[in-house]
Amino acid sequence: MPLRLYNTLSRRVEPFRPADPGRVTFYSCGPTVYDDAHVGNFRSFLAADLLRRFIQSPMCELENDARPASERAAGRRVVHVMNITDVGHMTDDAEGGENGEDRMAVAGRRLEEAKKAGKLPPGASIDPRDPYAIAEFYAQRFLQDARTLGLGVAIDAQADPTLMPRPTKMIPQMLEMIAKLIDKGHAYVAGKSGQRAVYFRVQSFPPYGTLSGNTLDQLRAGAGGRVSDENQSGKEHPADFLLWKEDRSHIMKWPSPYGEGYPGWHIECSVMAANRLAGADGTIDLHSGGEDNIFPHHECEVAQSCSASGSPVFARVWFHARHLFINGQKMSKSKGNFYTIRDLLEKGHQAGAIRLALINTHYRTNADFTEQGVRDAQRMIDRWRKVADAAPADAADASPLPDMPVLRDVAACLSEDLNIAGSLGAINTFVSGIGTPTPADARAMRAIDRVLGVLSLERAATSTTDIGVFIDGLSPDPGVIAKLHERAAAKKAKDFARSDAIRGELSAMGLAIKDIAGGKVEVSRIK
RNA sequence: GGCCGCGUGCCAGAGUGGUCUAAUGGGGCGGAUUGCAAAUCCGUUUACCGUCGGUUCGAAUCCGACCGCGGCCUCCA
Repeated sequence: MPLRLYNTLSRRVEPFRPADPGRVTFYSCGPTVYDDAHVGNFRSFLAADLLRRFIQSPMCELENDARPASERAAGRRVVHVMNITDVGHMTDDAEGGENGEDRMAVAGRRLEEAKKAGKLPPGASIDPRDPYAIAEFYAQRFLQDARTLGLGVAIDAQADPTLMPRPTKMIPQMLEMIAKLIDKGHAYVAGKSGQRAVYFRVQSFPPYGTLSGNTLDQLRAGAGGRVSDENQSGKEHPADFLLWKEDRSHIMKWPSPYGEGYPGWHIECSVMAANRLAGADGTIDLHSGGEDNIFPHHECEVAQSCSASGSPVFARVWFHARHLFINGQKMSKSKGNFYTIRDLLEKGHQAGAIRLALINTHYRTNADFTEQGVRDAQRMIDRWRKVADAAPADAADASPLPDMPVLRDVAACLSEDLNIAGSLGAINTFVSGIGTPTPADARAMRAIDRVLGVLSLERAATSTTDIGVFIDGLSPDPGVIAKLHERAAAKKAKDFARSDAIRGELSAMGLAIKDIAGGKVEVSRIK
């Protein structure tokens, strides 16, 4: 059953037909690194990661894949690129990125306050006034979180950094594309020297609006009251958008033929996709992002990329994940109702469970994220792990997949626009039907996990003493160990009142205990 | 106003014309085990699928209307 995907561009679920079925090109809009990424950001990155892993898997069939079976059995190459936006851009992008304050400047102030309050994370010694340092600081934290959650592109980028490009390193290529757009009449310079701006001429690109379902008329109407006259005055059409802004006072600026300044928000992605991925015809197979990117960001990318390349197509398939809710509420920074990955790890949740909780709702529905959801996910993982661990991971994992119903079922579900819940049902039915797992069961489980990517993630550190097994990254505290010994003695003397009291004391400290084999006690965080 | 999506048990969430008195996970309940817990294992509980109408031999699944909820429409993944 070949893979079908919902394509925002056609608004339909349709067979996925890459230009080269043996090598799929995939661009994902990544984070802007002015703060730590939260679970909502990661939901969309992980949705893209699930898709990428499935396409890579030998379980995934493509309608136009004519490669010989032997080649298909080895899986498929996906060249996946995700940008890390290290240009700040404006807090007030409502007017096309010309007003407000640069996000990096805001982040710098926040860091400076944290520094004064002595709250800067350990090991961080950055200059809050240096926007490049701020961006790099958060970029590194993002990469760390991304790898913790098994984001394939972040793992691959360790060997090939070009897979995660930074706009600040691609300014010349952006200027090149801007010059090309001006040459072809798709862009123009407005304003007088000192405050020049280069705008994309939307009327030069008739399909503008196709992706988002907007029309220029509606946009013109929608612009009413929201766009100041000052910024509009230089534009030929209210929907024209910024490619370059001359601004010598900006905290990140580069020389250009249009004056010293900074690039527009949308040009970065067009350039990075063209540069690292696009074929000679200027097309890529897949492009992903959050639903909020559809308009204006991706609409503008299409306009720029197609106008520059001359191709009617930029990305064949547009893949957009919907937003995540937190405990039933829309996430917002002002409410503060969001978690970072670090928050969750700190609370004792494991990376695999966080990942599963974030991918286990279909990417096109507004999922609700709760800690209970993470706990649910953990229980599934624990059960799966028993199957996967039944045989050692070995070379046999690379041999062709066994023909097992569970693999067919999982593949069939994922092939239908990534029906993850259906796959989980198939996996759980499979797992609960197993008495003693065989090596073939284990291999199947691991093959599935190469797509889901949860079992392979590192578990929080475990440290063991003569009496305690400390999980969830807890370190063996002498006071706790003493209590465990005391409890063991009390139990031996059948002084259960005392042993229960000690459990109560530990519980008050936020620790849960559990008697396990060998007279040891497992100590975990109460979640 | 424009565009898009959703409404299934206590919760999450599959199922897209017949095998659906509807998968799976969680919760609850009962049991095994345990000094007690926790964990684990076994069993079990609960939905005529928003409302009304239509198409059909047959609909949760298709069509229409209505009610309710949500998303995007130049900050945000």
